[in-house]
Amino acid sequence: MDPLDKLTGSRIEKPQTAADHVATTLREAIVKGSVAAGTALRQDDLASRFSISRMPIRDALRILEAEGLVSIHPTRGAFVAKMDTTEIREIFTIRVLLEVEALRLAFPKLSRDVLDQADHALNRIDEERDVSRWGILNLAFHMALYRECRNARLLTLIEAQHNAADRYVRVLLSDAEFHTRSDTEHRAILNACNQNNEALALQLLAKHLNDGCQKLIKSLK
Amino acid sequence: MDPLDKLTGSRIEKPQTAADHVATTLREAIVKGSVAAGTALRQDDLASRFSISRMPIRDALRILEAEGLVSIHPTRGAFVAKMDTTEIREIFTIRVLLEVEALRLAFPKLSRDVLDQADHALNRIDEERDVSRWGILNLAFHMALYRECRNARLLTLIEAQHNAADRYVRVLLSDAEFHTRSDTEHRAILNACNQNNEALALQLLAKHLNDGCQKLIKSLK
DNA sequence: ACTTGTATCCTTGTATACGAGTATCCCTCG
DNA sequence: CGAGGGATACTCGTATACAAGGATACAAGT
Repeated sequence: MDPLDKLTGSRIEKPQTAADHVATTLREAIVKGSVAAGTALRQDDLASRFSISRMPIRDALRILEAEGLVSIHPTRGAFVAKMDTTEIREIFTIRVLLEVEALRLAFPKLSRDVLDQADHALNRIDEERDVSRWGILNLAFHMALYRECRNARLLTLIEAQHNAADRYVRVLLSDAEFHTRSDTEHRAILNACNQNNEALALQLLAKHLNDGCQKLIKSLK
Repeated sequence: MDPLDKLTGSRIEKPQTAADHVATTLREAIVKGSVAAGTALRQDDLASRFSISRMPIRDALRILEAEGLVSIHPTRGAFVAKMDTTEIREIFTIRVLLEVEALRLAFPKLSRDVLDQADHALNRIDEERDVSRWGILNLAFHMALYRECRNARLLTLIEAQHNAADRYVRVLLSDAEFHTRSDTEHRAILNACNQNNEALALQLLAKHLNDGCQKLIKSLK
């Protein structure tokens, strides 16, 4: 086998298109909470703000719609997806399902390397003062544990659901108690992995997600 | 609260846009197998075939990309997603997960009405001579059992994964033995539901999906 | 003969322009 | 004074047009 295959295989370079740029920027803004749920996203308004035409904007909105962050009504426009407890419950039901399975599949393959990556992500959360970056680091921690499940499709779904949930979670981050408890739970999960205790790790992960869901719902009413 | 909200809420009428039309047509063609996996989907080629411009085509391709039926490489174009055993395994792992959970959630709420709908779908499969319609009817049977899970997001994911799998399943339909066995398994699941035997129904469903996956993989090599 | 450079073509990404549908506001009528 | 109807403005969906990037074929040099 050609030794260069590793390079081409691992790094599938996708030329960053304008639509992608808009999508990531908008995604961050929505997840971050800087645009309220229900806000109308006018195409030519966005176009002028980004100093581009409406076409890439349309593409970006379609991308975000697929991720569940915005909903598009033909002839009426795009809106930041609503924030209701029903959807939160739906998302977290799915997340528990997907993520527990991902960890279960990945567990036998967990190496020192990925566990270190997960640990590194947790440490960076502690050091990070910019609240808006916690979401990404949180995702990095979880994904590090799941990556070895060797199911690209599953990982894609998990990431999408995580993003959909993250903008809700955001409102809790100012709550210091929530943050420290989340950190404690993260480290407990990682410990279970280090001790090769699969059943415990899965149970802790499910509890971690369910608790977050309950906390979130409580904070919204 | 306005009593009319119920109407507007339940029936969200989406004016069928050209992009949607193209998406459904293309989806059927891909699932049906009339366009081979890996085929390049040229935008202006499709545009001339549908006698419209490239813009709705682009939108349609994005929709299908989100469903996992095509993959888009910037500056290179869109291609019908590849058909390999790896992806089949990935899809069915996810399907088992999602569908078993959906049935579990729906089980306590299963009514005579929905069970009749499921039964009706099975009878229509037997009567249907047009092989290309079996996929839709098969989906109808499964979705009837899951609908009452009351998780719209979960149902959307299930439908997407089903579509992604269906075009592989298609190659097996000519196999009469596969078809009769699938029918037997379907009726067994429905029976378990009718007898209110949840554990059995879930087990049969998981087996039904896993067996289909194995059969599929075997037929491809 | 194989590699490398180049020119052409092809395809996509983006911009601008136009038509259609919807919502809003105001005017008129009861 | 309130309700209904019509005109206007706004927004989206679609078409056409242009620009940029990559792929391919061919030619030249080693």
